[in-house]
Amino acid sequence: MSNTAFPVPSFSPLYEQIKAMLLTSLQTSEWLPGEAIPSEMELAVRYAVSQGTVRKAIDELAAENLLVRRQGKGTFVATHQEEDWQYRFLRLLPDSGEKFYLKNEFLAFEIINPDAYIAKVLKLKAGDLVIRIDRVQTFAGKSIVFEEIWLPETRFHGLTLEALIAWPGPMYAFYESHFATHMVRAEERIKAIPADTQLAGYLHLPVGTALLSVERVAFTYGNKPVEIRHARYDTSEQHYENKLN
Amino acid sequence: MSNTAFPVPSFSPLYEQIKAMLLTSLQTSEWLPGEAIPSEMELAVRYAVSQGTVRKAIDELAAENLLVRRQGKGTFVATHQEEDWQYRFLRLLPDSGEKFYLKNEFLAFEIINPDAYIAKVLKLKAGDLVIRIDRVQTFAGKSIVFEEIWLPETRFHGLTLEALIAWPGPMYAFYESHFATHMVRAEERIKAIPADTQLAGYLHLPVGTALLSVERVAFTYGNKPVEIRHARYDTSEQHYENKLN
DNA sequence: CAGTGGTCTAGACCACTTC
DNA sequence: AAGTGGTCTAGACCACTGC
Repeated sequence: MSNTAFPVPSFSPLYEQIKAMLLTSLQTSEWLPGEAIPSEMELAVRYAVSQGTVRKAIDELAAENLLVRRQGKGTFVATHQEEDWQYRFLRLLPDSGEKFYLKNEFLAFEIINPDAYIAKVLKLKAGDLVIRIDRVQTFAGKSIVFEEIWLPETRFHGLTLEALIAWPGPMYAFYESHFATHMVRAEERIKAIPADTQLAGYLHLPVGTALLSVERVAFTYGNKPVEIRHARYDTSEQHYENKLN
Repeated sequence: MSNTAFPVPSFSPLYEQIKAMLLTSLQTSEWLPGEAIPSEMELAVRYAVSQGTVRKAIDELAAENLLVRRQGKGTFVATHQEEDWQYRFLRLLPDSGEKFYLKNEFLAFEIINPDAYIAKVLKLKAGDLVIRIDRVQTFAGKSIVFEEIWLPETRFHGLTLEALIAWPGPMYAFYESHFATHMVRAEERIKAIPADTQLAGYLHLPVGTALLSVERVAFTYGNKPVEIRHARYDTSEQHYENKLN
């Protein structure tokens, strides 16, 4: 039974199983973002393994940014509420340097039937609706970002434009506290495109101006896609920054 | 002596020190890319620590992609010669899917005085020269990439256009085998720009076409900047892909 | 001072590769 | 069978936080 054509993980270390169980607890909101999880010793007892094994499981989840370790205090569920996390998913920075605070202006909010692409990427069932939001983000009076957002209506049922406008922080913190949805990772496709008349209007630029198009799919626990975001950036005085490791 | 305004790392774990020593061995080419480093037990003896401590040091270097562990075989110095690594620093992919093989066409090769920006970023001394290379990359007969590259002449002394043309693989593998320079990480600044007449000519596109501008600084061991690369991509049928974690 | 995560050790055993 | 990395344990001690 050794030489199979598709060598399935014939062996699963203990810490992987622990990791899977911790992940389940996160998915089921047993511990909420920002809260502390039980101590390593408690978890070791609960799962009947040594502290070192729990440790390795937590180490990996921390490396994946799902948990945050704080020496002397405990291990916490990662949250977009934290200061440091505001910019984890925002790679747009002013050419000058320091980070900026973007102001929101919502242009549209509607519940619609998704097109085939959106339905497929969000893995919707036939008949499922989506919420679509359009917004412009400004900095120092200049319009820099135009963004379209699609959310599955089932998960974000009850979301209103008023609630969005009232929310002071980043959207991913909003999703977290209102819909128990914590964003874990995202994939982006970047292109350069010319501004059409609509984009030119929103960003106060000539038609044909080169813009950065960023299409993002964001995922929660368990690789569930829960947001599509299509942004266009004016990169005349800011840029998208990326680190390759 | 406890409350200093700038609390310097008052404590340095053993494995950090081991890690630093391993890094030094990499920098001084004691072990070359692709070669195996001594086994964990040997290193434990050499540094007079337990295997577990060596293990943690190696774990971190492996996480940073400086070393590669292979169960049953040993731990190896990372190399750009490997298949998998061809695309670690190339985020441009066809919209369709599968990876492509880009063909090189060199347009310029000269040794010049760097301008102030290049000299500053590469941390050159007054009088130091740079090698500048221009190239176009094509796929299926279409010109997709125009790229300018700057290299410090001291490190890449003796580099010739002929050697570049003769080299079949990726450039970072070339740097590695010819100049003992292994690229460890890079930072990129991405913008959308209109094609000027020169770019339009190289890429066979109308003047004003929106292009992706990618400015990269690449670093070797010890965060030494050793290459600047300014690429422009035609993203009409391909895109820059990024994963946010 | 108690509780948390962080380091370090020593030893046993497992899984994979090579000869 | 020998050698490598990978897992797991148990225990000691250190560093940091908060009461």
